[in-house]
Amino acid sequence: MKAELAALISSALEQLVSQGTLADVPEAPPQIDHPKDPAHGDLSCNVAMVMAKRAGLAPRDLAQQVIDALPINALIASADIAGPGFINFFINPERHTEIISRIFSERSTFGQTNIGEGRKVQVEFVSANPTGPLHVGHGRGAAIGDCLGRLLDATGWAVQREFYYNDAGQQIQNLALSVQARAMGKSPDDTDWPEDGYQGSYIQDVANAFMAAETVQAADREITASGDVNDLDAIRDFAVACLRREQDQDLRAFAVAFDHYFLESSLYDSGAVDETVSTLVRSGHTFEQDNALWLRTSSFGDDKDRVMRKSEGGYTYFVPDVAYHLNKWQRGFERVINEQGADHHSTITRVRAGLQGLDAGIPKGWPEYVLHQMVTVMRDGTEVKLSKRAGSYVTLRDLIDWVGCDATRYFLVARAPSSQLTFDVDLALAKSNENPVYYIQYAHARAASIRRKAQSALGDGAEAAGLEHLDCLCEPEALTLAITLGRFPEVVATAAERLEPHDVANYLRQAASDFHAFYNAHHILDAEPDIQRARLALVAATQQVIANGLNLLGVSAPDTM
RNA sequence: GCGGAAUUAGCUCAGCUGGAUAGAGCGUCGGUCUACGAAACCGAAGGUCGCAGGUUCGACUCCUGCAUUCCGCGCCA
Repeated sequence: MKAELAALISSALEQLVSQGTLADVPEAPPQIDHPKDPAHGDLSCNVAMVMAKRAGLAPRDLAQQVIDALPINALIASADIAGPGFINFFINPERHTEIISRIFSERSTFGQTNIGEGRKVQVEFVSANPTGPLHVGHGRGAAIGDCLGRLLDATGWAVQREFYYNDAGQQIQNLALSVQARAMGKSPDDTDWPEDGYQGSYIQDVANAFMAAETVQAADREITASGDVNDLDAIRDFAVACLRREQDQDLRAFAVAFDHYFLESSLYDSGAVDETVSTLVRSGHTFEQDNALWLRTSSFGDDKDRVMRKSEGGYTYFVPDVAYHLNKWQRGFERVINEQGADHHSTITRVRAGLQGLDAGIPKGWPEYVLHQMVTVMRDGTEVKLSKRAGSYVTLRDLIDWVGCDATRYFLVARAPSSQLTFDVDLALAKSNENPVYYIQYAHARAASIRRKAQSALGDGAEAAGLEHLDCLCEPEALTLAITLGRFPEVVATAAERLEPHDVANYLRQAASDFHAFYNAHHILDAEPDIQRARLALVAATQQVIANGLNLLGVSAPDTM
């Protein structure tokens, strides 16, 4: 509809050029907006204000000339000039309700577009090291990353979801030592407790399982414990498997699935890390100093150079990161989107610098990053900081246990990633109008309920029959709702383009609100047959759009509550 | 000190990348169920968009400076 109007306006501008009123047509298509105030029409255009200066006309005069030059068409009911020179367009009402027929034919695919044209994109998210349970920050990353995957999928990209984890470094060594210490009956208060050891009570559980020689099955491995407290390698393998399994279970409970798990150790095993280092040395972007090997990251925008190989011989963490991202590039991803906590933002410059240093033709802004800010959890008006299980932080599992998967997902994804998030447990728990999740789900359930009643009273075909009577939908509440439904594909496309899933959450609240308002203003089943069927079609379309939107968030759309 | 993010109603947050009188939910106050789900709806009050400049037809949005908060700043990951 926007595009159609834009074409009409362009044609009017060309007409003015041929009359000599304007010198030339602007290169960009005219900008068209949805006004906030319904009195300002359905769509508005600012072209007269933008062009006024060059045309040597007052904006309002130019606006009038544009309106006069518009071709005859079936789209526009009327056009006004308002404010400093806006042109406000009122669309013929039947154009608003045609969308209902489209929703009927596209069903669960309504809202999808093919902007991505099947090109490959990878979304890497969560990527927690297997040293403890997932915490709320990981939960936010899981919700945002999964939703980004769904959005990119819905806009025609070929999406791979990847989870990267460190299974070989110092943190894993600390984990193994902590489990061993627990297995030997030590506690964090003891003087010989490992330095930087993990203190949560889950370490004791892992130690007990190891000593009992249990077998664990994680997504990508199965390990049976040896029970030998002196075998640190066995303890390490077992502990990693245990915590991987626990993270898998948390993610499954959170309705998040990955296509691929990538192990940091594989980069060492395959020689990719050494190869990356020698490529960087060959490219001339490195130097030796203080018995260490440095990368000149400062020539790629970093504020200082970084050590790649420490004087003791080991690599710093960002070297495998560079090798990892080279691997992603070689796998053919046109785009890679890394979803991470904002506390890791300093790695962005280093990874990109390393990739540039490889001279492999990788674009400067590749990969892309979505960073989320911290999450604090509030309950009973105070901040919750401790989890029994993990010790120092609230876990994702805690949240799911308290408020359920749907509410957890909704709350973690409903705010812009760049905003710090306060998770209000009491609000998420409320089964009332205070809770936006239930508000939206309630709209869906209410629509489903009406359709069940219609089905038993009228049988099949009533909704489809309504498509023949959409001109009966003339009340403001019905038209407002239909217009909102029609915006859905644009909302999905914009959210995917901007990598901001919260747009979808906000849209759903609006759609639910418009539906509730329509419901309260007009009877659906108790109406004249033609009107009844038309309204029923609108209800069915609404249910479909809300279901499609909730699906993008990974939140369920219940028929009854 | 340097870098990143943020600052909008009592609280939690949107604000479509520069548009019209800055919006929503919660909370507060007042109304709506003998009809399809009241987990809903309708209305009211509530603002110096952190501060000060600048850019232009027009700034919450862009630029500069300042203030405050959070996060980073290791030959840790």
